[in-house]
Amino acid sequence: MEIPSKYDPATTEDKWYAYWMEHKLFKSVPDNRIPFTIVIPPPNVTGVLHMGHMLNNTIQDLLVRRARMQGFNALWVPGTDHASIATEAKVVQKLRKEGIKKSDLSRDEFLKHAWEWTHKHGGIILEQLKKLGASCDWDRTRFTMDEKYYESVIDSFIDLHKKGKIYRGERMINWDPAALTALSDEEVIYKEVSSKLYYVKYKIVGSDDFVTIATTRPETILGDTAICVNPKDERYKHLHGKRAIVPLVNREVPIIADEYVEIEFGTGCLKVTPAHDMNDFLLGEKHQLEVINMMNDNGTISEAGKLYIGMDRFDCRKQITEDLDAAGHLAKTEELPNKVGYSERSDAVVEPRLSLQWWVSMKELSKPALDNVMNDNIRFFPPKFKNSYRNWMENVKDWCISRQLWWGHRIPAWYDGEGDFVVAKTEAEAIAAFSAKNKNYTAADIKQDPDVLDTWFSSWLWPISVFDGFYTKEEVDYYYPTNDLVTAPEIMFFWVARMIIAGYEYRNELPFRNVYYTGIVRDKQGRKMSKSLGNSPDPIELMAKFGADGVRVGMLLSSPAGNDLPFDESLCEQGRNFANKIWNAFRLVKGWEEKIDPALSQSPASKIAVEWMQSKFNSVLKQLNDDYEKFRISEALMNTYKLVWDDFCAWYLEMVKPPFGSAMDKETYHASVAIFENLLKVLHPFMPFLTEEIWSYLGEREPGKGSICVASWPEVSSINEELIADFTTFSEVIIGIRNVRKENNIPNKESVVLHINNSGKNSPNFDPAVQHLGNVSSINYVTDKVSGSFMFIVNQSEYFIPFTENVDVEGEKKKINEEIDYTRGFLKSVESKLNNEKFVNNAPAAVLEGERKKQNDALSKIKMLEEKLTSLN
RNA sequence: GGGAGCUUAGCUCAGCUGGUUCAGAGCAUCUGCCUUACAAGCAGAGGGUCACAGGUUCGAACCCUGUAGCUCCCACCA
Repeated sequence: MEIPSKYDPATTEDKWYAYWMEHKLFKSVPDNRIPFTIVIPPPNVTGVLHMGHMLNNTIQDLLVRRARMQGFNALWVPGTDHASIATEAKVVQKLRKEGIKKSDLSRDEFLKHAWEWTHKHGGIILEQLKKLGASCDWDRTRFTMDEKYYESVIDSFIDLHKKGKIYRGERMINWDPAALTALSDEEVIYKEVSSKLYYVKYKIVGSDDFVTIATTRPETILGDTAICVNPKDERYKHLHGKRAIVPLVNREVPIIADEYVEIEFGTGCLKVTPAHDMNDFLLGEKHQLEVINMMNDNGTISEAGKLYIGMDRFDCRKQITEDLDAAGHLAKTEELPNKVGYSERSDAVVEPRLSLQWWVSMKELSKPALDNVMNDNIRFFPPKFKNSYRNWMENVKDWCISRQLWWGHRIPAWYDGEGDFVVAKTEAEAIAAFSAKNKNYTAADIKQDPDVLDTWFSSWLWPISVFDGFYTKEEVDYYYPTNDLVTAPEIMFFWVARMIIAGYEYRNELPFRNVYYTGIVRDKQGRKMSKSLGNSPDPIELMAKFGADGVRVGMLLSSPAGNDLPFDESLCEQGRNFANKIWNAFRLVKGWEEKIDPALSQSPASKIAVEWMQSKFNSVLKQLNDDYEKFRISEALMNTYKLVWDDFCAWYLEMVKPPFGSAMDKETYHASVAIFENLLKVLHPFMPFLTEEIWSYLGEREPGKGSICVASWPEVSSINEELIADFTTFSEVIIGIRNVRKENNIPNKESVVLHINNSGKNSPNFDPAVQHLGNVSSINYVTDKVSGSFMFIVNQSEYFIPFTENVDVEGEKKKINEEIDYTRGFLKSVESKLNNEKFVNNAPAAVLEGERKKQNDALSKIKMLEEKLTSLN
């Protein structure tokens, strides 16, 4: 079998993904194994893959692949989200380009367009995930508007309504005047803008005096129903109980006092517009103020405003300012840096508005969700996010779930013409429900609520409804609770918290055991990668350039949980280089197969190398398992990287590599293959394609079942710590020899003799390896100095390499003197500690012992060096 | 305004119970090498006032207090 000298990701990756699909290696059905489940955070159905998805899904794939190898019944459920408002906005935009206005379409016509759009763009992102190597069970792909899923959303609405946890109420909400829909608090983005603060004079009734208020929104004076001052404010005490006249509209309003008003801000005097400001609304309730809704849902002035009717709110602001000025009511204007809420989807300035909406009552529902995160039944990685979670959950507000949109799950409520309504699953049931109230209606008498539910009201059921958990028990009982959730901290409240709530409400159990929060992928300048900035590389192109494995490794190299990832292509380059390194190591090992001489027995150097490498592997494997347990993914990768590159390639392979043209013994060959296979296994979650390719070359594999995807994760076996320590000494000796060679221009090709004064620690077991790697012709153990030679010290043993020719003795002396000086300084600091009575009395025995050892070691080292110095003369 | 977190090498980060391998890793940089697996490589080297200032302790990157800077979350002050 011809092995290519270069690894070609493009063809390899497509080949193996097709193979995995063909053999259904990611398929999962309940069986008697322990399940390991991850549900994908469903991307927007019409979205395309961005770098955030890449990071997020690489981590999920890594976790699920490792679990699969560990013998769990591993399942990763893929799917997409209908993303109500986001998708509807895209469809509206697309129709507008075609000259079609949403308002000209019926609901059904619009939904037809929306479904067309969904079918056209839906699932592109899932195809892209396959390029990444995502090991999802694609047969289980779910969409939040699938029939059964849709039904579960409706049923949970009905259920919560029955339990009194969903209610309909008129409240202040964030209104998007462009999309004409209510928004949840989370869908409002506050931006810093420079606005103007207008000082407006109101005449006081029964006096010639004026009171001046400060406002950023002068147009809302049309809805003013009070003036408010702080009761403690001495300047305005005389105004309590008086009345003022709203300019232009000439309405008389009371002057009230409330602590809410800040004395320091503006004039310390506030105009109150209960219909158009959250706080004013609360003030209005408290003081029983009249509520004047002076704005239409599209942001124009309503009839109730009396003036400027039909004018847009921002035009009105301009006009009213001029008119106030003309009438002598505008005292002054100031610049004011201010925060203004914008709709996340339409970017329109959000209008606080009084509106009749559906709500979920959150306080009680949230309790188990809060407790079970705080007590670590559900673990957050990193745990710092528990703080913001608690903060939010303890102050949780009712959730506005109705949206004035068409794309989504339609609210199962029916209204008659008299302001009465029932909640029911179907029209027939609604009619029946009305009959129970002695209202004998036909379908013509009632109308279903036109609104749909907030998109998160469907995705909060995701871990349950992907298994049709509301209707069949078998699957959900097996796979639920899921194991790990990997998501962005931005949607902790939108989604994570609510899934936990739904989990306890409907399963009386947590939805997942661990939540891993990824960071944000940023560019080199620290900006978030986004389509609009155009600073995001195309993941598909990246994978074409560096290979999917290279990109996966690049993404994970520097992304501890919760940390932002400053992405740079050079990371992927490092990933690609790593893949190349592994490929070349493979070529070397595989090449030995035909060099095997059955008669050749294993050399002692190879024997010790194999033993050491096995121990080293196990010791790192133990560390890896611990890293995974703690979700220290980057650490796990780096430990794997060093194990493969440094321990295996740089040391092991060099130790067992036969000289050019020489034969290979079969023991070493087979041991090397076995070690390589174990390395491939721990590499596989990071680099699925490359490892499968090499795996297929390294042994006879049964089709399908022989895939590395289902190979078993190695068990930690015996670790010979002493051997590992001896190896460290060995490697330092080799480095010592290399240094002597380098500093004295002794070429590697020229063999040297090594004398060892073994007064300290040195393992003769490694001597053959020293000879092999250091090109040492012979090793002699001595009991004294060897004059006329270079010396270095490792672990208290002296190593001598006799001078060859033309050696710089003075230079050598100088180096030794420098080392003596350094060691004396070190000794001094150790002794100052040991001479400190308090230290000797207080420090634990082990520490004290350590310091004494340091002292002795330093003393003997100085002695050795001094002797060496005299021997040079 | 309320809350949380961060500051360690040029960059990205480890450093777990205050002491042992406490100043580390990878990348980048520099110096040699195209040495029969690999120049996408090999062999070496340099690089730090652990943000700053105090304190506790025999001993502090680590604990305490203060200062400065950065980040995030919540609230939304007209």
